[in-house]
Amino acid sequence: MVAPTPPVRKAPQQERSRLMVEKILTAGREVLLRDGYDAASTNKVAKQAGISPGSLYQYFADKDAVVDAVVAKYADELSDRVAASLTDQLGGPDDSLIHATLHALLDALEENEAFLRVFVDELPRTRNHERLAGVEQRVSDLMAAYLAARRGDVRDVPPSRAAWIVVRAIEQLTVRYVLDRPPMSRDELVAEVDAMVTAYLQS
Amino acid sequence: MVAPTPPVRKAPQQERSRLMVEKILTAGREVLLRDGYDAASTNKVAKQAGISPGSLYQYFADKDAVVDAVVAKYADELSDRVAASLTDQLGGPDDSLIHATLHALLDALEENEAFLRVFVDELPRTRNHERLAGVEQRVSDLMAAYLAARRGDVRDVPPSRAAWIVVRAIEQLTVRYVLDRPPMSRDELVAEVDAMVTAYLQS
Amino acid sequence: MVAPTPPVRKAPQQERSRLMVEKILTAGREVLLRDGYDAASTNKVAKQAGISPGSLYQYFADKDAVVDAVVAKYADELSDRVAASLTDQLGGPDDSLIHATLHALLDALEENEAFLRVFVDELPRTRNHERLAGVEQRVSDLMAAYLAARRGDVRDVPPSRAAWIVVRAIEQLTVRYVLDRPPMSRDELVAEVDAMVTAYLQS
Amino acid sequence: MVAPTPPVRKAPQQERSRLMVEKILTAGREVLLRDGYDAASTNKVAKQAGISPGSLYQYFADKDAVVDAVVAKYADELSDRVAASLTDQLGGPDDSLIHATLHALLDALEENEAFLRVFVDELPRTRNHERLAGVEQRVSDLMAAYLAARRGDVRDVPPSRAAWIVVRAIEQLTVRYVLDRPPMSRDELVAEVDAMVTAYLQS
DNA sequence: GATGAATGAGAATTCATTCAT
DNA sequence: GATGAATGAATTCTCATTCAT
Repeated sequence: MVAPTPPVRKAPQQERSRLMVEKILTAGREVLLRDGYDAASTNKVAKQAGISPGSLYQYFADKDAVVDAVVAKYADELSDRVAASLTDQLGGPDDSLIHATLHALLDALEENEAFLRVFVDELPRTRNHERLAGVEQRVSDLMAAYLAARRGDVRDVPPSRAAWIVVRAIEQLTVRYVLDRPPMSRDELVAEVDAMVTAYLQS
Repeated sequence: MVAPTPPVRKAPQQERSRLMVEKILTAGREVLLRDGYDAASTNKVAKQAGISPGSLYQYFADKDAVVDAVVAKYADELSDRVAASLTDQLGGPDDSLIHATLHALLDALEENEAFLRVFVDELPRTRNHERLAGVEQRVSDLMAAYLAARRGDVRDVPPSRAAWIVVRAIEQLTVRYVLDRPPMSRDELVAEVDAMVTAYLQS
Repeated sequence: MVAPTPPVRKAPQQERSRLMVEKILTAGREVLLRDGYDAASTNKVAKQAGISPGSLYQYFADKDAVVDAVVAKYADELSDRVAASLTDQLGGPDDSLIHATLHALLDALEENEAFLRVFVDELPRTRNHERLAGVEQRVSDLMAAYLAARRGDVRDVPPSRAAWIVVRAIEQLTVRYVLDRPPMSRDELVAEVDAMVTAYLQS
Repeated sequence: MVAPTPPVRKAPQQERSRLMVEKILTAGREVLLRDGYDAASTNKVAKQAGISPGSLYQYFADKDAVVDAVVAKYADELSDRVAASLTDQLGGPDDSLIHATLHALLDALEENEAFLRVFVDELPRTRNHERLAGVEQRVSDLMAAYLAARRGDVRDVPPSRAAWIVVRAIEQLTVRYVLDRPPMSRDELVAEVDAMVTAYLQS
């Protein structure tokens, strides 16, 4: 991995661009958190970012593009963390994979609870459908691979089907746990979800 | 529950009111279906209802109140159907309750697929949070009652906790099945969900 | 001609509408005169009209519709006056028709010199192409009819062709006279244009 | 007219300047033709010219200056051609001067029909008033000189006055012919205009 | 009660122009 | 000189809500 000779003039420009995009995404996130989706506006985001409304449009085609990028950034972080945890567990003992993944997922969700609320409860799902589908697909694929590898030990249905079921169930239960705080502890939730998924896969 | 003596002159007025509210709700539903949430407006709803925008505000405090009421109506219908199915099954054989309820739920969801899409994928969840929570609570309560009655045969956790888990998982899986149409048949979906829930409850 | 029973409630509403449209057109004219076409804006027009920007859009679809209507009003007035003068002269002595019409036209143009300047020199011709074409067509038709009636006495070409030539030449010469004020008196202009048109028609 | 000794180092700079101005004018013309006046912008012109928006402002004070220069270039070309044709005819037989000039003018206009349309129908006349006036003045002067030379044979009014009339009539009729394509052939148009002008001058 | 014209704050977006590099 | 990112005032248009009739 040799660092290539950096282009003389392009590097700082790219750096500036990255900085502006970063500023806008951060500001977008802040505005979404502060004002909610309905009350968010491109001018507010620009003001929060300390730039002019016109500048924002040099980096994003329109309002949706800004929201999409903010959401994408969050979705990617989440996706990365869950995928990493899952991958780490793939070689380990079978009975801890679900357990460990649930904790990793809950960690990630709880760290960003405020934004999760905006993301899940305020944004029309259509706005982030693709991003969410991307996360789900990525995790489903990993899960399906895991199930395929254990074929014979687990429920005899196509791995993709079992993965679809398991991923969506886990997603919903963890997300709603974080956002709705039903009367059970985190460990109790994990115990139940783990029990459900494990029982299902072994049935 | 006996209806109290109705005021002599108020009855026809209440009747008119009911009619207006009905007109507005129907129009609201139509506009949401036709134009989607973003393009819906109070003026469009009023026009569709054949009344003036001003009149709408005699029956609903603001735009949100209209959307809420439209959603509430749909949620109540859904809630009624699922609750009825569940109640019907409570006295029957244990192993068909989940199965029958899943079919009843899928019937109800598929009948209103277009509106379900608006409701779940277009409306910000905040808009219908309470209504949805109401449906979930009602079904959770029934489920918890059922589990309490079978205490001893089923997973040894507080019934309300198992119900919370089961109801949310089923809700998510059936809704996403109808809206996302993953590559499995309805019977295959029911088989998996039934297997998961049953295995969980018996674990 | 019996006046029909006036609709009880519709009349005053129509009256209000007419009033609003009138207010907007007047304000539009004033803003065009004061600020010119480029600096004119819908909000300025609304402010000048003493109404809100939103109200303007109840009567006109967009900015162009307002400008078009202002222009149309002016074009219609002009068209009416010239057509009336021309019609009046059709039965009279041949040698005064051009003369009288030129004076009528110059009267009309000079009375509205300021707006004529906006109309001809500021508005992109595309903006008022249709309106202008309408005026020209109307006058051309009358002129062609006149020439057809005199067939035998006048230049032996299709009347529509001679009319096309004459109308456009007169239009240009009178308009530029009013706007550019070349060093000749009005009577001198009329003498020249009259001479040109008359000589042409008799050639 | 001898070029003064050029400053030793300034020459190549002037050359570069000339090149940049040329690039900008060409780009401006292309953008006006491609996008029309309303959709044209300084940034588009700069991009089309392959320079930066900032550079444009080293050669032109503002947007209007660019448009003016583009228009001026076209007007000068046109002016040159018509003046040349007119000059060529001054020594020839009187009765072919108008005829030949009309053809020369129509040639020039038809060759640039697309830009003529932008120039005449899209650009607010104010934008090109001076340039157009320049063309008209130049041609009028030539025409007046010609008429002065023929004094005695032609209509007895100040030559400048007759020239003003004739030049504006011809301009309008040829331009509208090219842009509006009325139902007559080019030769028919020339015949009529020639007849009108000749008859007028001899009246 | 019903009406619907009027409201007006505010949204997204553009583009001529500047100025630090 | 050249650059082009940044500017920000200004523009068109929307729509939830009000209130005089």
